[in-house]
Amino acid sequence: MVIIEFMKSPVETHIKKYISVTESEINLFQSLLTELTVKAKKYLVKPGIQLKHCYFVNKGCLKAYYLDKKGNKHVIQFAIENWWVSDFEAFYHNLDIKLYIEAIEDSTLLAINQENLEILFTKAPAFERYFRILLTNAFIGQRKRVFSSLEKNTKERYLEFCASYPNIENRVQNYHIANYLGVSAESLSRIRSSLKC
Amino acid sequence: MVIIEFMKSPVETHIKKYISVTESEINLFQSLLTELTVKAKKYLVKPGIQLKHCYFVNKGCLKAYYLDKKGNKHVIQFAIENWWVSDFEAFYHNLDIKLYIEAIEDSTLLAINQENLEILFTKAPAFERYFRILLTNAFIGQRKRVFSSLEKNTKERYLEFCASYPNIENRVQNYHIANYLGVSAESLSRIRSSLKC
DNA sequence: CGCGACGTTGATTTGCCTCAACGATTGTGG
DNA sequence: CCACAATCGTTGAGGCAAATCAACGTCGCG
Repeated sequence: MVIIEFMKSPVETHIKKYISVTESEINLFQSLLTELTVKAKKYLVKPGIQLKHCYFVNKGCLKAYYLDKKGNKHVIQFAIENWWVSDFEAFYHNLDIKLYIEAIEDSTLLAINQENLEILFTKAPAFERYFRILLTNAFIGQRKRVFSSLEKNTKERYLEFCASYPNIENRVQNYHIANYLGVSAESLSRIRSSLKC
Repeated sequence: MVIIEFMKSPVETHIKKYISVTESEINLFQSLLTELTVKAKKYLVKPGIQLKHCYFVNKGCLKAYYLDKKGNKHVIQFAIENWWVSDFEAFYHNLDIKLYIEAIEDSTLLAINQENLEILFTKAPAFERYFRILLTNAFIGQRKRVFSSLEKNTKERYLEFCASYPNIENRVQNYHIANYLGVSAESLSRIRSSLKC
């Protein structure tokens, strides 16, 4: 029993936090996944390629960002262990942005494509609930980020960011975080040094 | 035939832009609505009161805003003729914000409460589609606004705002628009005067 | 070793906020 | 109908946070 607990994959543990599923449903889900690895600085997604997968991070760290018309990077989200990463909002409409998903560390991922996702939903509807909850949380997170940028100064937002991604300030380069917060790398550097005192 | 066209209510015209419905479905919908008026500067929604309705603007203009912890107003949306106004995001979760909906002009509205909305969805499922489309558009609009605030300066965002709400800069006071854009009324005033040249 | 990537620090500029004053308009009560 | 207050937009002055531009140090890697 204990051994079986240890054998659970991270994604199975994650799913069971949100929904109840039978062993056969989990097995179906596992059979629809493919595993892949991405080396640091390589891209999982680039513009022009239709995004057809959702990815679950088993190990590693990635960032999803887009380039605006002026060429500035804006990091939409980071993805570390036990995060799903995809262009969830693209489920609704494509907003004509150039989306990139780039590995920051060597990463191993699980992928499920859209057809398999449909199969999963048909045969195991509990997963509809799982993904709906994740999507809803993504929207709420986005909402919070909007409010946060309206209400708080950069230092407060940096501390909030560190709290929401545990220990990430030691895994990810400074300038990635600056892109996420929407400030220059120099400004964030000054904020960090003011916090050390 | 022409006369019947003229007799269509604004909300009926709006619905038929998005979905196909029968006359009896429209009649059911109309029977579930109640009409109300709100005088300028009066509130349709205030914190503490559970939001149980969706409102369609027949005539007039309102704004939905919240107060942050520092007491600053942030206008989420304006609602003019043919707009629905409600806390759509509250369908997902309540984010513990203090929401106000205030009439800027004397306004006449149609209201539908949650129970009637459920009845409508059960008896006329096409309306599920109608409201899903509206909700999706609201999310996309929010997304665009986030990107806009990251990419553009205040002048560009003011012009974008004027383009998205036709002629609104002549209907709504300066400081309401400033609250929407997240700048001070003085700054917006200076931007406006720079545009006149 | 030499190069590139990254973080830090300084100097300067810029956009916006805040505070303050003032004019124009509107609403209200005597 | 007038006097007064309240509301709103505009303009100026001062200050601050962050952007920009630039220089420099450090680290890791081919």
